[in-house]
Amino acid sequence: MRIGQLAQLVGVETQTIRFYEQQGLLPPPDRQDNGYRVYTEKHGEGLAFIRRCRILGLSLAEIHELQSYQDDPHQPCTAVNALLDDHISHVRSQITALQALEKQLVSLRASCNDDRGVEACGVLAGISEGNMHQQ
Amino acid sequence: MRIGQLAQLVGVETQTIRFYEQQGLLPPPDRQDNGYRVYTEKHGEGLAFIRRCRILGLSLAEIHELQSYQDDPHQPCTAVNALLDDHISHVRSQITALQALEKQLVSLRASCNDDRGVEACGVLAGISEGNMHQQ
DNA sequence: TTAAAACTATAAAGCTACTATAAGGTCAAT
DNA sequence: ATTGACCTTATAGTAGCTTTATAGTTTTAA
Repeated sequence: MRIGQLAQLVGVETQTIRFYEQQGLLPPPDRQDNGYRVYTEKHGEGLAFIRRCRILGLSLAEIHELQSYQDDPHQPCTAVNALLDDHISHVRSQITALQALEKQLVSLRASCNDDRGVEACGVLAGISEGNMHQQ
Repeated sequence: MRIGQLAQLVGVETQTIRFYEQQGLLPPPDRQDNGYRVYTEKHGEGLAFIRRCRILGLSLAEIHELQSYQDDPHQPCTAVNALLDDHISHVRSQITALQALEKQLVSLRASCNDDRGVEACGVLAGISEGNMHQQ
């Protein structure tokens, strides 16, 4: 199959596929005489793996790491689990930070209604004076 | 004061200050005969405002918008509040998305203990087979 | 006094994960 | 013959800095 079909199959853009190849995440496929890339089902699986990892928020570097584990199936999967644990704790700290941020924003927003001029705006004043009780 | 002192005062790197100037977020300061930038207290306040906005997660474009409101204090502050409301809802949807992601990651992680080879790893299998019940 | 350390300047590249644009070659159908 | 859809490479743009390179200036220590 050619790049456009693969792209449609997995739901990515063709440029993204070329990008992954260039980044070493997808093996370079064979070429037709005219230079067109020819993909196999294996490539489709590889690409789908990458996309699922991306949906899970893994970085390309982390995906690369996972691929290296896949290529060497004899080692224990401790490293895979550790990578995921790291990622989970990363996501959790993001959530915590965003929740704190939301609280701050809401309290800032509560300091002004819409019926003022900018010079009396509680929001701008709040930011300017720096009375942002940081966590 | 020179750029290094300003940087230390506000807690940013000197390059960041030059970057903000280049982006039009910080007015170009006067220069000494040797070309060194000379900052006033006003610059310090402006820079502190920018940093507080950044801590609140506002983009440079949004900060630019806020600055334009500051420069024109006669208009009502509806726009300021709208900007903040938008940002709050953005943060909230980020939180929701991350919480869904966390659930997914935790359930994936639960599909494997550490005592397997990579070829039997529940995590890798889970990603590969795509049994990720998406939201 | 001089040499090193610390500071300043500009310009350009690097980072992440793509997306978009440009300029062109290939192929099937009209 | 030419239109349209597809493919190729190379390059630039996105956000918000950070890093690197190269060079000039000031301050401090020997």
